Amino acid sequence: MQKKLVVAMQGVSELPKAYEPVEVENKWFQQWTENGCFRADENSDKEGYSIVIPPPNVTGILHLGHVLNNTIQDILARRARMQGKEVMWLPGTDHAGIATQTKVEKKLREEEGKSKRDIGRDAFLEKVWEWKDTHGDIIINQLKRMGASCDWERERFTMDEDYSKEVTQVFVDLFKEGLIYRGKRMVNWCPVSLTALSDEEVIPKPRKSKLYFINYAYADGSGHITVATTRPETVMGDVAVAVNPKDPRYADLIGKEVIRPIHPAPIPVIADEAVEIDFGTGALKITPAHDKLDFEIGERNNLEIIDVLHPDGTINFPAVPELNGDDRFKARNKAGKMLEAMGAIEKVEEHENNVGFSERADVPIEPRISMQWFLKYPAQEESQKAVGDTADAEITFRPAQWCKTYNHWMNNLQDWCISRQLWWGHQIPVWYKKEKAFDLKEKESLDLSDLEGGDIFVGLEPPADGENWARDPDVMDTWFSSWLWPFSTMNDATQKKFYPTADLVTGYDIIFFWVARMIMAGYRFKGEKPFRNVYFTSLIRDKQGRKMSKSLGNSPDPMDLMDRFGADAVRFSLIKIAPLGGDIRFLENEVKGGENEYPQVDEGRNFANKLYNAARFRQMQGTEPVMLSAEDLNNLPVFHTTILAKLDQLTLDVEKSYTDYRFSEVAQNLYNFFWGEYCDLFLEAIKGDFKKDADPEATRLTLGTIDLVLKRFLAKLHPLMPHITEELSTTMGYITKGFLMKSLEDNSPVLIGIDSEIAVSTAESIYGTASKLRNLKAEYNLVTRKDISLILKTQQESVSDHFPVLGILVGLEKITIDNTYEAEKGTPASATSLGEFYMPLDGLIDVKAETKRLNSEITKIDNELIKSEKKLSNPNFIERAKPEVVKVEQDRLDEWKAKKAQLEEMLASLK
RNA sequence: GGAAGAUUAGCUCAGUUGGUAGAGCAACUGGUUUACACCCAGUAGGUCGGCGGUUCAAGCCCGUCAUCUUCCACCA
Repeated sequence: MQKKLVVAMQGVSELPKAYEPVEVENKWFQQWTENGCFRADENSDKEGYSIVIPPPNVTGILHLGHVLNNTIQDILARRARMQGKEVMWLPGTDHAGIATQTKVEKKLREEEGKSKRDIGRDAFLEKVWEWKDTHGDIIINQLKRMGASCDWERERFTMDEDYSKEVTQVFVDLFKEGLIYRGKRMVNWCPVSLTALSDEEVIPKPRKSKLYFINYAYADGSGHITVATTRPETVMGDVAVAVNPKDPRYADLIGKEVIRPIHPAPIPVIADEAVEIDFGTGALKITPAHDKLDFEIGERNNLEIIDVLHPDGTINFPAVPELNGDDRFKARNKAGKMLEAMGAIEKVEEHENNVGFSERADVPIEPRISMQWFLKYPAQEESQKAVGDTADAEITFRPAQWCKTYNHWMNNLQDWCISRQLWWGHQIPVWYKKEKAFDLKEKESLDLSDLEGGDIFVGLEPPADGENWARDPDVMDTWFSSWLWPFSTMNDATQKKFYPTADLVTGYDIIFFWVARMIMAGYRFKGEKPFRNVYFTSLIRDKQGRKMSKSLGNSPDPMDLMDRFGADAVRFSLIKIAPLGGDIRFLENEVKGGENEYPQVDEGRNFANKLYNAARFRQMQGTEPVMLSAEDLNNLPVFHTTILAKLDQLTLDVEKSYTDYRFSEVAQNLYNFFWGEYCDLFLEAIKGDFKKDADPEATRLTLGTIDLVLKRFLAKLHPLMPHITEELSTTMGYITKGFLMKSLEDNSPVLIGIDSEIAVSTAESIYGTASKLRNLKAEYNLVTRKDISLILKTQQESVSDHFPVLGILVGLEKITIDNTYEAEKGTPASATSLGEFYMPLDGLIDVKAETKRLNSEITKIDNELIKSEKKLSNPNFIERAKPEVVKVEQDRLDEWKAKKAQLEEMLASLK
């Protein structure tokens, strides 16, 4: 690593001018790992700081959201380390019940043509574990590629033996507390995964469908009532027609009977408040087995439940052979036609409504009555009170706006359906007495009292006479294990040091799934919050604003990006564009026949390259770091003092941004300082100090200043771009033993007891003047000319000290101070804070073009003058605005006036 | 139906107690001056979504409308 830059001094041409990140990044990650840099010591005396990673799905692959999310965590962790804290960033993966099981089932079907039932539960689980063993490392290695400084020796998995034991124990405890119960309820059923889902796993999507208006004849033959439904295929399951008791149209009908048109039978017309008068015809067919609202109405009115569907969504109704066995959607059309054929259809309308889709399988869910386990959430009140939008809250949400969302959900908590009809997951620790198992399965609900009766057994281990018991085949919702993540990943000693964790970084899309539930689990099982701060990251969208998703194929592979641009560049780019609050739009320009372009990542890559080249520039002047003494610091040229003052300001700005969790602002500040202040201004100003005839003492002070700035800057940038900063800190000799990542960051001011004000104003005055003189040259198309001589009229004779620098910055032959200079009329001039510069250019001026230019300049100035004068002539402004604001305005006016007078003079001279 | 956020240069976005609008990319002009063409210097481009209000002064505060995004609830 050191060789490369050393070679640089000997022959620049042999050294790549562009930074090549991949090799450097891999090398440092390996070094860090081998030297235990990421390891957390629970016995350390240092203040503890911890983060638990939001565990990615064990079979998942890295997407940009992960990169952003984990970069932020890495920044927090690395920064805490450099502040001298004992840091534990605890990594791991989630077994992701449905997602993983689905993948393995698919593979089994494709490769062996078998279903999981063909091979049985044990054999299938073996396959899943095999899959986990081969694929589980992928995302972990991808996180490592990013440079994530997790304590990888502590990696956990939600199906680890001891973790599973805790999950099971929690189930047992909550059951014994009466919070977990089993009941026959209406749940969201996924007909593809063949399992129940929690409300949170159902995604409503607007869908166009047909609204069938069906006539139900009165039993006495005196007419009919029309109901509107989107689901004619469930007519056989109808047990009533409901109307609103307040609806005058149907008041007379209540209590009458109508005939169900398919599988005919008389059913009652009943009254229920839940029926909307305005929708459809105001009459609703009640199918308690297949709709949540119908189920409730059925319960209120003691109606029968007729289930007409198989679990897989096909019709289960042999009495109607035309439909029996058909898929629900096929049956829907068929039923519509049947009804039409019998003249029962009044009309069919196009209709758009929300249909609940299964999050995983992406098919419409089926409301279905089934026996499931439910949880009444614990510690609700405490958990709700704890979350606040200010820094002094027990748990602080950032951005604060998510508090509202959280509170709204907490105020409307529904019991959590925690059982899943899957095999992959933590199996429900409940056993049923074998001879009674069938009865118990039929029982409407199970709770504590059944435990006392000895018919069921709930415990960590199977009952002693195991052969007489049958275990509940279902497993728990994946989130029922994830909600314990902040503490079940730690043992007692680790918890003592690192619980509660400091920051949780996650997406706002899992605020209900995970964050809220972890808070409740934390209070219930640890008597304490699980984390102090929750930072919700932006979601990353594509160019068109769509969420990145695998099915859309709109997510670039972060691994490709890191191979092309470097992990540091990808990290920096994402951080820089991720605001506190809103989402990110990630740009990707397709290039025909080439690699796609990513303008935002370019910026990060370019920044790394800029940094690398700035370091190369320093190395070309010698490889030994130069230390400045306190005396040196007092005797620096203004440019040097200025850049150090800006460095001190940068420290303050960055610290402030971190306090507010404004990471993009941190990135922005670092970028602007380094590129704008350090490279564009300071380095350009001091280049004269490296010329052959330069004063060695001046060169020494300059090198010392460069080293001071670079050393500090690399440390500041390290959390964002860990690899390149570690590399350069070492090659530059700023870190001679150990690692930058393990060193403490020195945030004390560089300039102590040194008044930098005059230096800064002088330097800025020179930089500002240089910019104006460049403009002047550009106006006359003389940018390339280095042989220009200027005449300066000024009262500040001492500015001549800075002429060499000005000459370098602007590209000038020489500057002469001559206060007696009488400019020939029309001489191009520029008024600057250093004085008036004149650029005599005999015969170089195109009169016509110049006249035009001057006139347009004057018009512009006139507009400004009018604005400014109007403002200053307003007595209210003078009276009420702050004095300094008025002063600024007056100075501005004076400046415009002077400029205008000058331009007019030039114009006059041209004629 | 309820809630949150967004609307600023061609694009992506900054703009934190109200005081003459900024960056990067793209465009245009010029430049291989020995750190960097992944660069440098310069130019152009915006009645800050519309309307109203508060104020001496509004991108910023208030009201209202429009468009977009997301979340929650949901009418079969």
